[in-house]
Amino acid sequence: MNYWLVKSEPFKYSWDDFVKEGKSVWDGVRNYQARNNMKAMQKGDWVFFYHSNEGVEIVGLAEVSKEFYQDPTTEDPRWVVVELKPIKKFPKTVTLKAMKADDRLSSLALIKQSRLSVTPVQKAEFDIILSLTE
DNA sequence: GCCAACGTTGGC
DNA sequence: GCCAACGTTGGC
Repeated sequence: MNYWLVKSEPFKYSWDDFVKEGKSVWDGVRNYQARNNMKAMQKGDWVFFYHSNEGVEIVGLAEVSKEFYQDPTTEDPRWVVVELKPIKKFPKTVTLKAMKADDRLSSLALIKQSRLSVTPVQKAEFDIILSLTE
């Protein structure tokens, strides 16, 4: 069981859009590191859903419902997608500011590699962030 | 809108 | 294979 975080710009694809559709094909990733993270995702892994640019916070929890396969939006065999489904919206969002302010989260990949759209989350980090959503 | 960080491209 | 130029992401 692994934990991840994906970013989305809410005016392009928000948590509410995600819930409305009931699932999402996470396509369009064109970055090798993000791609490698998606390839490492296993069915049932938990994924934080983060709003970038607007909000700048974790809004909900998703789960990997289908493991990686060729990205149908391109012929290029280098790129893959995974499928995600929403689990729940958090009662309280966790802002980037709050995560940066927490010493226990100082090595969070989201903070260290701010431009990466799919990042791993350590189990300990996951538990800490989850505790901040209540 | 600005700009830092960082990934990609292409000339040599 | 190096590196300058350029493009993109994303926080502020």
